[in-house]
Amino acid sequence: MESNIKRSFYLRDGLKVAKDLLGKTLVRVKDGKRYAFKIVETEAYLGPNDKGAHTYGGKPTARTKPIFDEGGITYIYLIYGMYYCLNIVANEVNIPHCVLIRAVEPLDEESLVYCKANRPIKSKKVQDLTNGPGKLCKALEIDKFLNEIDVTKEGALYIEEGETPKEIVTDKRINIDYAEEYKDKEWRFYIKDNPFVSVLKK
DNA sequence: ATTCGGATTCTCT
DNA sequence: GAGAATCCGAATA
Repeated sequence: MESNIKRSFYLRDGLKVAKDLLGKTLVRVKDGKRYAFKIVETEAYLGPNDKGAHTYGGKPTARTKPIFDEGGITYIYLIYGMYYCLNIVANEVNIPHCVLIRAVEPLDEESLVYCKANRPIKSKKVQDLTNGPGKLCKALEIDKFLNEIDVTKEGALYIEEGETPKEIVTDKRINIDYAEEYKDKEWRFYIKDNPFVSVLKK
């Protein structure tokens, strides 16, 4: 499709990319089927200065090297030994910015059913399927095999244009208490009044 | 309604 | 060998 977001979108400051990704469409292709999700919540991680980022200090490691690559690819990692988290790499080569996708919203019935199949839950609330980084990865079958995928091209995982959100809320990031002065940075963005946002402002 | 701890494995020191 | 960008169920009040 021509509606894929082009490379230049990602080659900018991580904060701008995080904010502008809201409302965009995350597409997951599995077994020839296409599932679509709206991105409703993101966080920016701006290495090398950000103490909350994996890239703090600015030296690539075996795990973090995708972040040092050119923007527009995925960075997927395992957290707490149990859950994967999906990030989109931003900015130019050797500028380690990335954007954590914290929550998405299924855009049609088929996508919703797909989530339920991958992630059975007791809750009746549909938003419990994808309102958190670990949850959405499970619901979309995202694991380390989708690491370093180019999201500007059609494939198993990519991003297309979507609707521009009416109102965006800026907030502090979640669960990075160790990041000292950086933990209070308002580098988290979400779409106001969207029920799929993981944690609301206190 | 809110707090608490266990699960589980990869990565870096 | 510690600890992590999380989630969920159980216990408490």
